[in-house]
Amino acid sequence: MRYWIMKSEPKSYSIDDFAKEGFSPWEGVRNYQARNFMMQDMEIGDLIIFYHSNTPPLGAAGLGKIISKPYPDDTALDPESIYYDKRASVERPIWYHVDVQFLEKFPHFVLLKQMREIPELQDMMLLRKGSRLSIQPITKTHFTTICTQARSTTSF
DNA sequence: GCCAACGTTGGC
DNA sequence: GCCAACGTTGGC
Repeated sequence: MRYWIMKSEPKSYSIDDFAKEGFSPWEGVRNYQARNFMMQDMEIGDLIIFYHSNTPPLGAAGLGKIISKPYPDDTALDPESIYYDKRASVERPIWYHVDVQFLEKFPHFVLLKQMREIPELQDMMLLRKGSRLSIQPITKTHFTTICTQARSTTSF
């Protein structure tokens, strides 16, 4: 079983939206590396850190779980969708995604700023300059360290 | 709002 | 297949 960080901009889809819906098809990934993680490396049962990007407070907001195999992202076929890709077709969908189940919202977010100060997290892709990938693999140590920090009373 | 880093596009 | 131009991401 593997662990992942999945980024979402809270202005378009926040941890509260995720909590309310209970699960989400992870639509709109239009980067091949991120897509390939979903298509080739993710397995049902993998756990994810739901990360709020772009809009403060930046940081780990909660947890989710992969609950489907990859399947075509139909938003690529919809001309009305912001994720529309005219190259995609039913026969050749190009873009795939997985479903992710909501597990929990952290009582305290683990802020990006805090992550930069935790030794166990220094080799995370997320902390590297210019790291833009919206889906990133992390180690079990990264995952448990973030969870521990999220539940610690010294957060904030 | 700025801009560095990176991915994609398209002319050659 | 190279690479300059362009667009996007996302922290600051």
